[in-house]
Amino acid sequence: MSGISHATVSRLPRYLRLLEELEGAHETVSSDDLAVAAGVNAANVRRDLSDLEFQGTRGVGYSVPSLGDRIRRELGIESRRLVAIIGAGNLGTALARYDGLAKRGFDVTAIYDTDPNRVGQSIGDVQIQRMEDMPMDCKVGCFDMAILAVPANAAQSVTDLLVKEGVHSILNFAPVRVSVPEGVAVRQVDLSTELQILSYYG
Amino acid sequence: MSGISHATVSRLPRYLRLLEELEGAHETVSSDDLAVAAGVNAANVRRDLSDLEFQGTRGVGYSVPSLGDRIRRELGIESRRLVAIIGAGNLGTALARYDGLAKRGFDVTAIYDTDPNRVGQSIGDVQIQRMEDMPMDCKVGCFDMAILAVPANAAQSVTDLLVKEGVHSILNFAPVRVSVPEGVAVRQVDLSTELQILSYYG
DNA sequence: TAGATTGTTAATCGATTAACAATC
DNA sequence: TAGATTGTTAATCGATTAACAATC
Repeated sequence: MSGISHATVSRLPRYLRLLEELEGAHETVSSDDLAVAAGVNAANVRRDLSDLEFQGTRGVGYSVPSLGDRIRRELGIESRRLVAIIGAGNLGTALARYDGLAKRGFDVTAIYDTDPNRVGQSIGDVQIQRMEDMPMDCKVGCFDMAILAVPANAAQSVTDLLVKEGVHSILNFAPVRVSVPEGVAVRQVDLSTELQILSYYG
Repeated sequence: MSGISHATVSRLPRYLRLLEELEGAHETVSSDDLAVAAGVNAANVRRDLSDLEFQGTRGVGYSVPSLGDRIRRELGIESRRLVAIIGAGNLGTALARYDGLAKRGFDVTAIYDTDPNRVGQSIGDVQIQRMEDMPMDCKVGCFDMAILAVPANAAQSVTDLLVKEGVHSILNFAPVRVSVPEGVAVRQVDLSTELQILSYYG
């Protein structure tokens, strides 16, 4: 449908990373530079950008700021995105403290936990809230993406709740596949799976 | 060379997850069940297992324990794997506390940090050690895989050190691509990249 | 013009899948 | 035997890449 393949989408952040490094310092960048940075073939880069209908200049390269804008627009991150973290355990706390998120345009605007002892405490400048407050916050536009850092057994029910409130981008750190309706995107990051795959190649 | 594709390797952990749930309860499993659990096509499952030269029984299915063994063997996780965590900041600590690792055969045997205040403290039953102790620990076989939870600017130098000491499986949580010699496997998990991709689909 | 680099074609490669004979 | 399910073929689909004309 949208005509841009998943393989291409997954490379866009890697291009963007180089572009953001270059911004201010270089006017243009070549497909070759992008290829090296992203660890792919230069023809692949040109094909990707051509899929975005983004044009470069022969003999010169691609405009760094324009390409950055184009990719950010494609990814839907022209403006800052508001993210909630669900679960303020070890992992949720670690993720909330990670400043690399803000640097790349993602603001953690809310953190929720079910533990009454944890509620009210602050991580950085965000206060941990009761899970019950989540639906209302979401409705008021406090966030529209969520990072799941809850135990496996809570993952599906929390997901259902998030989806119900209109969140349609979920990054799931719980070690279970959650199911979501059409139109909602989930990506799962699973430590053991990563290590198992690594084990094969290492 | 080894004849089993990356696409196949990346599905093996998903099959294994179902198999481990089923172990004890069911003797056999069908390609269809595996397919549903892994979110792939049943023909794809059969092709994968056939690539492993693992045979099922027509009309019956695949032996749950044998297939589990076969996949564990292929992934190199028949016996427990020993893992070091480098960096005892928020993320390193969260990962060290995560009990899902031990459950899936990965033992965190060492944690290192450069912060003298952190050294000597314990996470679970593992004491944080000085970075300088890492090479010797590695040589003695204390671990042979590593999880990098250090700042971006330290990632490459720590990687070089790990590689030098013989580690050839590295899971990198630092938001930079590290380069390694042939034969060393690295996988990178990057939060912003995940969110950017999610943003596209969500 | 000469050198650089894009944009695109066509070839190649690899992975997925429908379909069905084999066989438990 | 009848029903279930594998193993494999052949078709399809999709992604990568070498190569080069176009053009700055």
